[in-house]
Amino acid sequence: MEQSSIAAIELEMALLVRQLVSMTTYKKNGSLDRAAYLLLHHILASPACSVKSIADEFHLDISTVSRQVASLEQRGYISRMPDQSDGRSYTLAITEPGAEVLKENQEARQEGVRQLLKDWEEAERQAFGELLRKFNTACLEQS
Amino acid sequence: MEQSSIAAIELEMALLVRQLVSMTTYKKNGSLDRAAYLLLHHILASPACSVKSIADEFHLDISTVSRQVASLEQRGYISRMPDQSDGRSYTLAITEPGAEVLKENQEARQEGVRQLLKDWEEAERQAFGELLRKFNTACLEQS
DNA sequence: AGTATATACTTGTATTATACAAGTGAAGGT
DNA sequence: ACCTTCACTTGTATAATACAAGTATATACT
Repeated sequence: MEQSSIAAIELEMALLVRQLVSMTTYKKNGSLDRAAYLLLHHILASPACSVKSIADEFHLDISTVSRQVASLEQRGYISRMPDQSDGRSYTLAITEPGAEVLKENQEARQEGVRQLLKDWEEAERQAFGELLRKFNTACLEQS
Repeated sequence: MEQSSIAAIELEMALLVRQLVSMTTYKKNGSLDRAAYLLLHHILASPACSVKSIADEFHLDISTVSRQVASLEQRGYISRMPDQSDGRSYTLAITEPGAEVLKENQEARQEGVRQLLKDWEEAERQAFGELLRKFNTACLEQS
């Protein structure tokens, strides 16, 4: 029945969020916090992004992104250039040190996941990755 | 290759935690916060649990659980009885109102998930639920 | 039995990541 | 030219966690 699969997903999601928050916030994997990591990842992938465009994409409050961007800039991991066509906005870009620290963190995090899933079948890992992507997409589309 | 599935899971997990935090913390589904919900769930399922046993089970700090338990007790959702065999400890149990509010919240949350996944194949939902459970188990076992 | 150590819990304080509200200055429509 | 909307910043609040210190009970050792 649909009933039981929904119930299982709902409960496991509640458990998962707690574990992930605990793992990524209080017992860090690398030097970047969760928000900084995702932000760098996105800025690397999106050449001409702004505070607003990031907030829209991730459904975060613009003030939240503003602070995260300020923090990354202060650490020298991104640069901001005044937007030519709009004096209110900035164009964000990752810097050389930013790209390096992102890569280091990415590797540390991936190593963590690799350890966690070392006994899984590769087919399970693939299926899990795809389902997670699909779930994330559904979350973003819904709101 | 293992490489790409690990990378996909790692990235999607980072995205997921943000979305789940946002959904369950700032735009609530029901009257119980995330911690209270999981706690009630656990207390219902585990007859004779204590602050310590819960902290161990979830790998949380005992002070965190202590506050969450105090909050639930204050709202009348659980009761605590002095442990017969250990004067330092209490036995926790869910109350009638606690069971009710848990059920309401559970239904609201499940309805949210149902909406989110309404276009999925039932087989996908089942697979996802099972993989999530397996992942959560792996997280708990690792630490 | 008495004392020292370990344990269960509480309380104080800090941190992280978020939201909402208010403020500033630039853009754009009429 | 003025009013409104928009991009961004800053102030403040909140939730959920951790760590550290304190209290009272339990256990172990001599």
